[in-house]
Amino acid sequence: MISNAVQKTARSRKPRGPRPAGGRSTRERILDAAEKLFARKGFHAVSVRTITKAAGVDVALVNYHFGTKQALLDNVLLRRAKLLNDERMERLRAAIRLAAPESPTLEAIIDAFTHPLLDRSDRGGAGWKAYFALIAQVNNSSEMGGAMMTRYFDPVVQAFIAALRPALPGCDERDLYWSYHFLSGALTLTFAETGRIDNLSGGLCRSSDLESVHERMVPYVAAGFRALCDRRDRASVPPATLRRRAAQHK
Amino acid sequence: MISNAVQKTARSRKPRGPRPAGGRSTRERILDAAEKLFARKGFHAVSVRTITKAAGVDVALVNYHFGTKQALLDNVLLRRAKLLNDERMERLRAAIRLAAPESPTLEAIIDAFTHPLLDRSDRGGAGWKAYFALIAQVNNSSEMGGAMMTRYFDPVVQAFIAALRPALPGCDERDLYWSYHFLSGALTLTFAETGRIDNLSGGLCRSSDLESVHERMVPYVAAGFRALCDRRDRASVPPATLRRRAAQHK
DNA sequence: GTCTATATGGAGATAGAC
DNA sequence: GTCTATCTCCATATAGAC
Repeated sequence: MISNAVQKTARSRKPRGPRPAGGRSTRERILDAAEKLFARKGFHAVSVRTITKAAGVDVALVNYHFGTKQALLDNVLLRRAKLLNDERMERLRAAIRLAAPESPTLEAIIDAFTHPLLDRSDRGGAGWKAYFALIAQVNNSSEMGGAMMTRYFDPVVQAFIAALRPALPGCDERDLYWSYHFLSGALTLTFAETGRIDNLSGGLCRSSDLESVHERMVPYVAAGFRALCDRRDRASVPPATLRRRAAQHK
Repeated sequence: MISNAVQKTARSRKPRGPRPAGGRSTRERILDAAEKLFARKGFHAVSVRTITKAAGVDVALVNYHFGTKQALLDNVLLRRAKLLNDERMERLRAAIRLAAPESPTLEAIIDAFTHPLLDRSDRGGAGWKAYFALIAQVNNSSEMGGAMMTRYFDPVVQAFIAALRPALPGCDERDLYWSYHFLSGALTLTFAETGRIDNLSGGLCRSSDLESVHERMVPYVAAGFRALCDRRDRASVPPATLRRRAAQHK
């Protein structure tokens, strides 16, 4: 009995002190594990115990490094948002520089906005893949989608929309925002990589084939923007809607 | 002490037996409460205790009527999917009848697909609103998006895509599926009504303004489909991609 | 069909030793 | 900065009385 207990203690004893400098820090290990598990199962479906076990660290360290589980999520989202926003702003500026003094094409602007995301999800490794799958869930969450996406991505999106205005002269502001909204939905559903399109197409298309997505998303979205901004006749709008709108605007 | 206990028991005693025929059944009360709470907070964030309390019924009745919490979710999703699928198939058939012997226009097909959803979310009451917000989360869930959307909506989506083929003659099958994917993302993000576009636009657009969405979604999506299916030159595709694709297809 | 009562396990968070 | 140990509360699910 005693020797068993001693063995067990000896086996379960782990080295104290900070981890070797070669590996990731505890903080990063927790962030990595949380990112992966939140993305796979959803924030509420994962416990901090599961996260710390996957990270190979003690449960209490989430409290020490982040305070609460919610703060851990915030830090997961923030970590890569910074890198992403910097790269996208740089790409947008480059596109503007390249086209100056004209406006860049619609396609060039959309590419600057979407390519950094699809490219990192595709080739940035498992961490980036998980991050974007998590973004898909957050964006579509009634509970926190509005606040969190605004918090982490607003400056970039505002810059993107500002760049679109000269590319779509005369476009109604509301058409611009709604067009962006459709882009956002199409993009984030792509990140989720649910396998839905694989089922639907009998294997002809694959959720994970992000190169196919990017190649198609730019012309699809650009055509959508143009269709909304260029429409002059409202032939496809039902008469009832026209009457209602006329009444609202008096 | 004794009189207190008796009072408490007397106050907490509820009428036995089935509820009056005028109101909703217990089963429906649970489904309604679950639908609303799942939509607002997410499946894993809501306990069956919270659901049954909101429904005004006993905790154990979830087990009696549905078995498990997961089965409760399945029943929530299934309940309205049936109604929805029937209406959408009927609308699609009507559009085809109306245009015969020609194919309906792209716009007419997309309208048959999206209008029943946006209209019910807009004017169907709180239950429908919650249902669609839940669909937005499920569709974007890495965990269950692929399986569940396939399970509840595949026949309608397959019929929709079949109707699109003659409206887009010569369109590559993959372009068709990816175009549908973009539509799905744009549509379900709309259902989430996160308030994101309200923030972004400074109040100019409102997430809840589904009439504005529908009016714009049809031309936006139609233009996207056409842009993908019509593209002959691949000028916007980087040379590296063309080389890779050529190599894959040998 | 509905209720009481409970089995069984896990959750988030933290105090305090090291 | 990390670990042990524990507090407090809540989760899903079900057995059995009515």
